Amino acid sequence: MSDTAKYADISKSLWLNSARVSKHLDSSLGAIHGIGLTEYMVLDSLMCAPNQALRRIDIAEALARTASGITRILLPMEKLGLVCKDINQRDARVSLVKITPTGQELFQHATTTLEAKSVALLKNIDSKSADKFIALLNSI
Amino acid sequence: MSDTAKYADISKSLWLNSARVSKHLDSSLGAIHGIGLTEYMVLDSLMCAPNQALRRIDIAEALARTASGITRILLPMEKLGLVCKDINQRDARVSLVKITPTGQELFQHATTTLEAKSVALLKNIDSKSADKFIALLNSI
DNA sequence: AAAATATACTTCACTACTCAAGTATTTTTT
DNA sequence: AAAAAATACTTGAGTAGTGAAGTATATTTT
Repeated sequence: MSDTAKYADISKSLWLNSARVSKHLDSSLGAIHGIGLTEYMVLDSLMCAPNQALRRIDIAEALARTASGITRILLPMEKLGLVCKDINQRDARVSLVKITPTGQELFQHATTTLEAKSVALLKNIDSKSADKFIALLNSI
Repeated sequence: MSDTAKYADISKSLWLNSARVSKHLDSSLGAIHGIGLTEYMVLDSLMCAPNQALRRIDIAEALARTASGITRILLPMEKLGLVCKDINQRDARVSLVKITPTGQELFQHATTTLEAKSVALLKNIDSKSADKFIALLNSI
């Protein structure tokens, strides 16, 4: 097989297997914690952020979504009390998003679910291969 | 880092990087050939099939989509003449989908684009690592 | 052979996005 | 300091999917 075809195969397999894994995780998180995978990833990015707050555009960038998509995702999350608005004194255009204690608690539980389901879905990959896999994914 | 956290990281990185890569490919295929990545994958699965025809549920299974989703994707593709219906004599419930010569020609050109863009997107991965990457993805 | 069940779809109502246009505010240019 | 440009968002209209219910046909059970 040519090298170019090989790289196209990675793209195709990435697309397909990501869909399979994401669907499983999304439905597990939804059934058990009432949030989707995208919402989990919002909480995840907030937990990693300094002061656990981010601008909407930063979340968009971190999750490969548009600012518009983030606005829509955050609305129900605010209503559920998982995140709250935090005003930026320096720039009134910015509406910082901060994770609440409720959001943090849900995140901890959801992480346990995500980890357990991931281990189950990726059971054919041993620990050493897993390291290699992460390195390859992060080199994209 | 614990092993379970490592597997969760694979899931998260798979989700994120697949989104990034897929968005690039989708917009390139759209701009140059007028089809999305999902439509490309439909053609791809048909090209690999015996007699280049498949049942709708087989396409759904192959692409990790629902039968309903496949119905909607195929409608514009039939109108464009990329695929056509092929009646199954044995079972009137089945509506086989077959790729047309037009569809095959578009597929060839789109494949060239997909390959070129994939090589560009995955430029940090060398040929040997690419083999390992495919093996890991396919072991999910 | 008739009834019950299963299969292969399609359609409806919904969710999760996207892009383009609009608003408010800030920064840069003149 | 005023005008122009850029930034951070939100809103409206549209696309790509989903799950549940419906239809037609086939298979299995009795």
